[in-house]
Amino acid sequence: MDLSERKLKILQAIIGDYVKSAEPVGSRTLSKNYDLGISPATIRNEMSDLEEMGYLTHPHTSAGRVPSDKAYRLYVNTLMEKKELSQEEKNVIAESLKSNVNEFDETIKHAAQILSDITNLTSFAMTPNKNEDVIKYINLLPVDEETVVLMIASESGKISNKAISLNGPYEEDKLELLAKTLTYNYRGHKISDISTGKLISSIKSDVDALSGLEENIMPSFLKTLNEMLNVNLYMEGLTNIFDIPEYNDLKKARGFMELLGQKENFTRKLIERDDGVIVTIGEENSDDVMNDCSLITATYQVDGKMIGKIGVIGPTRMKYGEVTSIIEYLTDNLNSAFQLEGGKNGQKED
Amino acid sequence: MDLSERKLKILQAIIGDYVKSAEPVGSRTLSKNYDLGISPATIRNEMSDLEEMGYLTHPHTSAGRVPSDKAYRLYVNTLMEKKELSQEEKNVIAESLKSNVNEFDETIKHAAQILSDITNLTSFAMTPNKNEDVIKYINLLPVDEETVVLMIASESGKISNKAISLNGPYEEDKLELLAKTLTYNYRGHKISDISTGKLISSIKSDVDALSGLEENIMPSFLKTLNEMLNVNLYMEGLTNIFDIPEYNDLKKARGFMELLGQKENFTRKLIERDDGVIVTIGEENSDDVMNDCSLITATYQVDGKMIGKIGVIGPTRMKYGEVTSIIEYLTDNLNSAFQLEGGKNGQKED
DNA sequence: GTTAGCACTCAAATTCGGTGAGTGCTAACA
DNA sequence: TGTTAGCACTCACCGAATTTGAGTGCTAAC
Repeated sequence: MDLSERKLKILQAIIGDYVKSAEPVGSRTLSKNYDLGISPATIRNEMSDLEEMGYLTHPHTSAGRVPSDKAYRLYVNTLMEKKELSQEEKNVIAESLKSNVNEFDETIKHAAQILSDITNLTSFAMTPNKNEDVIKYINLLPVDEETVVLMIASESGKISNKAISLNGPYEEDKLELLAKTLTYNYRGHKISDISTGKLISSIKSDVDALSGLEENIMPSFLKTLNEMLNVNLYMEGLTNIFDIPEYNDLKKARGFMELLGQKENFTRKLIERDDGVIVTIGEENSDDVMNDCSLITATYQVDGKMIGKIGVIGPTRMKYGEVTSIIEYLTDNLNSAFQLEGGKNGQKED
Repeated sequence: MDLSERKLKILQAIIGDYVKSAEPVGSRTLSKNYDLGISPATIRNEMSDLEEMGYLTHPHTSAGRVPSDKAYRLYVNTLMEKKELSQEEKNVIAESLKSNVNEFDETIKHAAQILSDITNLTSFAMTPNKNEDVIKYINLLPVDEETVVLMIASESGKISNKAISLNGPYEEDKLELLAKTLTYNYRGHKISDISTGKLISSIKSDVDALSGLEENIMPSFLKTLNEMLNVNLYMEGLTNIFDIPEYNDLKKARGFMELLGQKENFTRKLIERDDGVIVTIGEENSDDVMNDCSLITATYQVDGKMIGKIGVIGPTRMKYGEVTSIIEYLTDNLNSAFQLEGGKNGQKED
């Protein structure tokens, strides 16, 4: 059964009021503050229907109605109006992002900061997942008698290095040869393919020829590749939840903190999420501990390829329209900041 | 006026009991559970004296006594017995630290984890302050037509790099020359002296001779040096405070979280702290928001030179003896792990 | 189909007496 | 003079009873 125009209007009013006040909303309040042209009694009848249909719940008999996850879902899908940001807000975002655009991780972190500042929610931003990134060159540089530096550059512009202590002295030309062999063999290959060992065996024999040098270097090489694949997750506005009535209770606040304290876990969940702007509401979240949260994430691109995520987490009672608009504008900005022709993104290893 | 033997005994018993129970301790409990050989009435008299002297306080008339900051200070200075760790605990620490000793930052972070695991408090660990670190060499490596990589190695073994986009093509020999000039000029100088501009002017003329190359590179050079000076702060066990009765109150918990949420601020305070094992109790902490916390920090060394810090923060009611023993053992382990002859600390840039 | 009226419900706030842990004082005792 | 028993007093805490008020659901009339 479809919802009548009037029911939709009432539902929208309830959601609007509840999102603002965090208090269950009653029929009288509704008829007083919203221009619905019907009496509280009629509203009550409609609300009763809406409850039966699963859009509203009742904390207890004598309380007002509260929107259910289903109501929010309907709201996000059809009722919600995206909020056009004011020029001033746009400027704030654009300016803030510009301020340190040449430090990749800094910019990402900063974006999360802006997001939590504007929304007053807890935000997070994930550096790109580099599974598609490809080796550009590999270098081995002498430091002193027993130490060399391994340096790996990827097509995306990321450069990693690691100091390696050898067991004894080495010959510089052997070092150079090894670097060249490695570059020759791995250039153009995906970092993830190499680090998982897929390609190692095929060239092992070539490298073997290079005396014992590789014995010391290969483990560090693989380790460094693995580190290059790591994503960083920055969180901002963690303490914002203390201002949210839903978390005005030690147990809830604790659960929230513990959820976000397990960064690795949370990161994994973010990676698994679909691309684009995704809103998951309450019970829609697979994870039990997030069943009374909503999560909004969006994807940003670097050079139109690698994919990072940014988003917010908060109570299901959330200004969905506003938040998604902000996130969209933010990712648009990130996308253009990290576009190829922008060029100087001067990434740094982590 | 000095405290009588008996007063000391009573005070120690009160502290011991309160640290365990977090409840104000009364005269009856004391005479029952501790073998003091005097009646509750006598204990009351003594407690009354102790209160007058500032060692105890009274939440309200009909409650037991609670130790004051002054009492804890006395305890830490004279009464406290250091707890000798069991062989098992020692093994846990040693094993955990060994597991990834060749990733510097990982080891530090891990140490903080161990600390919070054992103490059930919130812990933190700061990577070394590198103000005394000295340049070892500087290299500039060609990547493609318009990009080079700047690489800076310090005596401590830290290696940083940064990709630099130039405005146009460059000549490789000029690049090499510039790298050599930079190394020649700055080798052996403190990173902090260079990055603050102290030494720049003196060699500017030399570098000027090298065509416009330096215009692009010097800003990145300085920036990278500045980044090399950054310290990282890792925090662990943040949510442990939720288990501590003193923070069983949303306002307190919030204050705590906000205090630690401002990482930069907190880091600065740690850097300012004296070296060695330092305990500051309640009001002794300069910062108002920490007036009902105690902070224990200790210093670890890398190659006997640079200095990092590790410690815990928690309520003033804390097992001082146990915690300081653990921290001491932990820093001992870190010191030997990062000793010169240990050699392979294989540090990585941040 | 809409509305007014009214009985009913129930969370939250308020009040109030009881309970018990603990103190402080006093007077007696060693 | 220091120690102890005794006793009145204090006060946070708990739970029961009461009040308040926002809000519903139902019914009957428009």
